[in-house]
Amino acid sequence: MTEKLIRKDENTIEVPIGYKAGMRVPGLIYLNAQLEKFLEPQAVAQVANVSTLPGIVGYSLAMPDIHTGYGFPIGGVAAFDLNEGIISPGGVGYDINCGVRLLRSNLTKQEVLPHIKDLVAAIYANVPSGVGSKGKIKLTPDEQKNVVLKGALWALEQGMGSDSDLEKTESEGMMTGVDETSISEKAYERGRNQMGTLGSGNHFIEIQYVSEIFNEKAAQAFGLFEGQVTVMIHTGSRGLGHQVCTDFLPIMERASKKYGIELYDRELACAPFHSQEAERYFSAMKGAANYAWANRQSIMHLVSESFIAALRGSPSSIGLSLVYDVAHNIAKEETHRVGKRDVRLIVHRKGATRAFPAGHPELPDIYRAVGQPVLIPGDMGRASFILIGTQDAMAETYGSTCHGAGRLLSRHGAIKAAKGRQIWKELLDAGVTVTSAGRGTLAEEMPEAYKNINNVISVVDSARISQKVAMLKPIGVVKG
DNA sequence: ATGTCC
Repeated sequence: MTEKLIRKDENTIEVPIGYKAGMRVPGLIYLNAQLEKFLEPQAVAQVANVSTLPGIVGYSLAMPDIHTGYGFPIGGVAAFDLNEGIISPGGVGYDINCGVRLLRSNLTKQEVLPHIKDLVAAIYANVPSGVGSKGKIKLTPDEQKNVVLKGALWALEQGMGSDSDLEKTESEGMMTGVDETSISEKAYERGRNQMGTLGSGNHFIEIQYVSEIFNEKAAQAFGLFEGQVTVMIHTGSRGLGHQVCTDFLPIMERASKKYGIELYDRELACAPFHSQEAERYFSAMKGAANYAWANRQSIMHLVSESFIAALRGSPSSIGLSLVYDVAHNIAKEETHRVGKRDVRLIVHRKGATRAFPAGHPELPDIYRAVGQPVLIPGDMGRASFILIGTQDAMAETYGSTCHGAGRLLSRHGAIKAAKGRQIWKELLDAGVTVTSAGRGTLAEEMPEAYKNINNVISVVDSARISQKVAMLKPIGVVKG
């Protein structure tokens, strides 16, 4: 089947119309020859399946960290016309507004290294981790409503953060238009004790340092310098978002039938964007997205307290502040140029990061001259990257780029490969102090379970759908 | 990703 793929240039492969039945537009996968070796036929089939959905515009896109997901591939980007098109929970994923937040500091790697053990322990103690972890923050029903309506602003109102954090958060940490009744009691129940918690799987808090700068002007705008300590927080909407997705899948399946949408895979369940079902899902999705922004804002506060305790420093000497916060599992209404017209689209990014260019009206004043910070985590052993969005991304990918390295081994395969080894010790020997809540998590998440992030970044940088600003290397990790 | 199967 994959022999029907057409290599367009060194960074892109086309999935032609006719690759599978029902395709309305071609697929386009950002991938070089090296990463093509790992391309799963099932993920390609999912790119093709997405292109069968009504109202899809341009291409069914996928980023170089593509792998098989639920219905839509992870690494997938698909934009639909608001009038002709659909919204699909499978195009967002279970972890609604899973995303990444990056903090800068005034500290150097040399200043932090002597305290790294204490620091990792303090963060682990302050931010509950693991499946079903419960936080110190308990939300009353009234507060829950404020969380899903206000997002990061809710956390600020609790004294967790400063006003300037909002402009450094995608969508200012709050999507508007949430009807709080669109979220089920069960979803609220699952979210009640999970504010300020990390979760499990690939979620983490990582202490890093800036190991290399590729773009001085952008690095300066982001407050970054070589040798500086940074903190990356990767988590999402926890049980609340998961339950929202679970709740709406059967509703969307019924809606697909009701509105006569032919599904080439039942996991593509969706509804016309202006239908009652779609409006209800979009509202709940936005509420879950707001929960995730409140969560990352709360965790940032807990991390700040951990630095103060472990380093016995003052807030101003430590100087932890927000660089930016991106969502990589979300659907958003955006304006894009299609042909010669500006049109409103519903852009699904599932394991893909928004990458808006310099000058874009949605960027905050402080970053408008350089472009949106794009935050791409790698794995625990290698590196993570900061990039900026570009005009080419606007023209080709609805302002989107990759979201991570992408798995190489299955979870099971990773556990098998780690048998008899001490992954924590291997990482410590490589200069990374790591603590994990789950026994298996460390094995599932070990560096060799992931593709080399450098290959993925090299594709998006050379295809110019985002441009490298800095590389970050880990020195301490808290895993779920 | 996820009270990793109500």
